[in-house]
Amino acid sequence: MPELPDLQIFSKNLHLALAGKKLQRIKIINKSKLKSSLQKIKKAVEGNRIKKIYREGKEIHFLFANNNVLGFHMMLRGRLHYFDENNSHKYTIVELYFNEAPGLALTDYQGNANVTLNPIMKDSPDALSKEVNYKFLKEKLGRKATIKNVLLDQDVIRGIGNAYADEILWNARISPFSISAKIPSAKVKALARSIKSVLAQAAKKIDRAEPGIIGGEIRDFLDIHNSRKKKSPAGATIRVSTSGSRKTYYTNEQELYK
DNA sequence: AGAAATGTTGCGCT
DNA sequence: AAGCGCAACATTTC
Repeated sequence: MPELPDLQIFSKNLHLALAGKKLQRIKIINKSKLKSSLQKIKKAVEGNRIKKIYREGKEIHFLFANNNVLGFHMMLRGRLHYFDENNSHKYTIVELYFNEAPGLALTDYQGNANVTLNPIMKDSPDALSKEVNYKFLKEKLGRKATIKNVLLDQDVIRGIGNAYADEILWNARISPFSISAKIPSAKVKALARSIKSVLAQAAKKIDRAEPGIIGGEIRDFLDIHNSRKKKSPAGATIRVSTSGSRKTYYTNEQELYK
């Protein structure tokens, strides 16, 4: 559910709420979702203060004073909630209990969200990092895969998901079905700009729409990947192509390179 | 009430 | 062989 702009804002808000707080206890409800052993996780983080909370690709990382990192991956349906003794959630994976701060729960009714101690990051750059520029894209796009699939490939760039891939490609006016290697240089430059601007502006909108947000979704402002909209801001009819249960939204304003 | 939503993995096809 | 695309996972929300 959450994509890069959502996670960017969630992690910022979590940092504001929880940095400096001591983790009293981590309660594991669904052990099968731990990518590291329960004992190791408890030993590594319980009793430690949180130094920083930030986003890495599609994960949220909790950095502790002893330099251990706890990584949460929401997958499709993971969600964060603050809780107290008066509310409980179904489908909880872990609960974090703090001194002088509300507890934080990670839930997922689909059961795919997961927790890793000191996650090993892929060496592909984050979508918002400086490394993702024209030169980088030019090199990485030299292949036959469609441009949308390359943008979604976390081994190329970390952080772009299905909905924002469509938004970015419309912004750059490139058809999602274009063969990556066939996209001309001028368009690759446009794409580099669109990646940054679409993601950064979306994060701002989410931040403004709901200050303090740490879960859920706000996507009414998406221009193209939005089932409630029929026309692009430029006036073209939005088309939908389905593959399995996921959809690609696009318009004929986007150039197809084959 | 029923369609739509999301990321990653593994498998099959080229 | 390597690269590419697609289906499946499960349940809630609109």
